[in-house]
Amino acid sequence: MAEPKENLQMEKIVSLCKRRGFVFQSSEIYGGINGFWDYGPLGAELKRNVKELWWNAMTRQRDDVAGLEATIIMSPKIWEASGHVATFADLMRECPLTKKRVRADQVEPLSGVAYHFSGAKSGQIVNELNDQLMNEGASAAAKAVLVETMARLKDSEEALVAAATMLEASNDKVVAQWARNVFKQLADNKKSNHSFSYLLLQGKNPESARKAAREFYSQAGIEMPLLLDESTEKMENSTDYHPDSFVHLAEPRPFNLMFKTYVGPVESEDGIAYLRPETAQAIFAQFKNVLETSRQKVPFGIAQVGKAFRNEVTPRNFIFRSREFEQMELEFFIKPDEVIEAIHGSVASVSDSQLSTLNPQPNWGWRAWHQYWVEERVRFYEGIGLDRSTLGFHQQTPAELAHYARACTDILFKFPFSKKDENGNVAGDELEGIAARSDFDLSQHQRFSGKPMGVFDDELRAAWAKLPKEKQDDLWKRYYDNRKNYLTKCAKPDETAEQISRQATDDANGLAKGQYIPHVIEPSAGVDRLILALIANAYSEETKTDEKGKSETTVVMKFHPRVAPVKAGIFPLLKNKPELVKKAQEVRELLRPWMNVFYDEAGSIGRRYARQDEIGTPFCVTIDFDTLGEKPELLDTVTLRYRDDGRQERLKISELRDWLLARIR
RNA sequence: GCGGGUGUAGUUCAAUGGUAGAACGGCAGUUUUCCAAACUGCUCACGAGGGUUCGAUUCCCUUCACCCGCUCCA
Repeated sequence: MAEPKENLQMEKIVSLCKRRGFVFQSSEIYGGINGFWDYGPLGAELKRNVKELWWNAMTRQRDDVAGLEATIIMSPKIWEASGHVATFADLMRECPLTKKRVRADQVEPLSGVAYHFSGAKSGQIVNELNDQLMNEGASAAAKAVLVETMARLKDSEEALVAAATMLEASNDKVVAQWARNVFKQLADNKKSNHSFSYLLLQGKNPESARKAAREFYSQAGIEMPLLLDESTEKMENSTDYHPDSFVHLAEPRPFNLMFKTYVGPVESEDGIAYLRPETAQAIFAQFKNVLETSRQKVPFGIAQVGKAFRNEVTPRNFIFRSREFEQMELEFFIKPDEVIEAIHGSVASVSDSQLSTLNPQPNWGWRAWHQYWVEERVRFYEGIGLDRSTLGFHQQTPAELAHYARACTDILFKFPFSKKDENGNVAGDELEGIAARSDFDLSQHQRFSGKPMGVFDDELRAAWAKLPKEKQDDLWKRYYDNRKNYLTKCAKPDETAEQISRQATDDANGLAKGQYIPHVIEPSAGVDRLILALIANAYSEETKTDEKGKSETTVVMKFHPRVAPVKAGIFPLLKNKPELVKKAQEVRELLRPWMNVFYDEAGSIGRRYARQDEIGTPFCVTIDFDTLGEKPELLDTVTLRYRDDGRQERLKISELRDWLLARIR
């Protein structure tokens, strides 16, 4: 079993993090607090490096992204607009199939016949086994036995067993082997014991109950589910079923994932505020201000790094999911595809092979931008030592996507705790999601704040005027449909269809005037998860055996030099020789303004190397007697030792700084 | 949130109804000319609270934290 080994790996990482000062439990002296972690001296350096590299890559190294640092507590209206208050705050019951939530106290009573199922097992194997016998060179007699049992018994699994029992003793080797296979594979067959219940309204086809149940079990990972123990029960005015999906609701739970506090000295309802559950919304709320002051034009982005808070039901896996965490988010605003088409005649599509060489083009639509950002982000991870092979990708399915999102690609890292699928492959867990969020966010803030969030685009206005009428009509209609679709889905209870149509018409009419609401691509990364990924990725053990046969295992943290908390260790070969110590301290002072270095004179030289290996210091510099001129040609040179292979070379002190800088930047 | 498991130095582990021991680490010193050398000394723990008991780290209860599974989350 690989399971314990993986736990062991995590245990080793957690204990190293504590032992060497990367991560501590928050409030440890008081017994800790669930879901909160502190960064120790080395963890703080590591995290700072990561955030700085991200900030640099996203803002300073680009012309088209501006930075922002917003407050953690914001107007509660922001969270109403974003939908977080509605979905995060009340006692809710969730439909296990559609994941739609309803307020527990507002479930509509329904009457009908409830169809209960106690669970399901996979029918995939049943089909495969059936096909196996029917397609292979089995005798007609054997096939006939199977056909007969299948016809006789309702449960196809039972039928297979019955057939296999009869054919087990067959002289035909293929058939006998098949029978043994049946027993073995059915014993391993995947099963779900979750019960499922569906309320069938009067006059509806019972098949819709079974269809819903099969869908539910498929989602739970049972392929081609065979339903178990169907039973029915008459229901009068039951409030346990979802009014749209008719599926039995899960128990009521508080979905108040936002931390609540009070602004002002009096704890009154008026003063309620929330700690932000994501950093993104501040970017949307400040979109106009940034646009005006940064002199940017769409397409452009706003980047932010900062803390976010979620009252997670179950924080797990060390710092992977905690209640206070840090995000690095970019909101990259782009023109809607209709606008691109109006200006450029068509929307460019980009193949994956082109991405690596292509710079962003003015005629890119949302798909190209989405691909571009996925690629950019992967390159960022590669640049800090996470090889492509350690990453995974997940394209969210339509069912997983938020209703406003058009696509979302998750970048995953294969953590030691990541689960294996049936084939033994590790998909990984999410480091970052890159979502194409349409114009949902800005639209919501426009509606809730009453302030226009659209932009004006000269190029669009000029291009629109030159378009033939039918092209204008075509684009107008598509833009109108998108707007109407959004407005309908997000309608407030008092909004009429007529109002919605009128608003969508206004929005689409804006195109001719050069106005539109930008769409957004959102690469959103978790800092703490990334730190854990870097630590897990860097962790390696080396076992050395000396001449006496005594073997010793040492830990080497193979951080990329860019993220390593300490860039260089600086040692005098011996501490009882004042000239060596003095020279070593000079070297420390030389490097200190440029990078984080660590001076160490305690213990043997080997011990000091080992200590640096364990915290992932990529280079060590040793001042020895040659530095002092014992061999005149080596005067003012030092030993430079590499962490990953112990290799050593001689370097002039005068070249040391630039040599190191070239490798840590 | 439910179920199971675990809490002893910084780490990994012992022992015990009569107040805790090792290894490694850390610190100081002697020594040491390149990969955790050796020697000496020192430092550091029964997660918290309550109960039973003459006495609890040990038994019981509560609580907190961590790990695993489900759930949740993305």
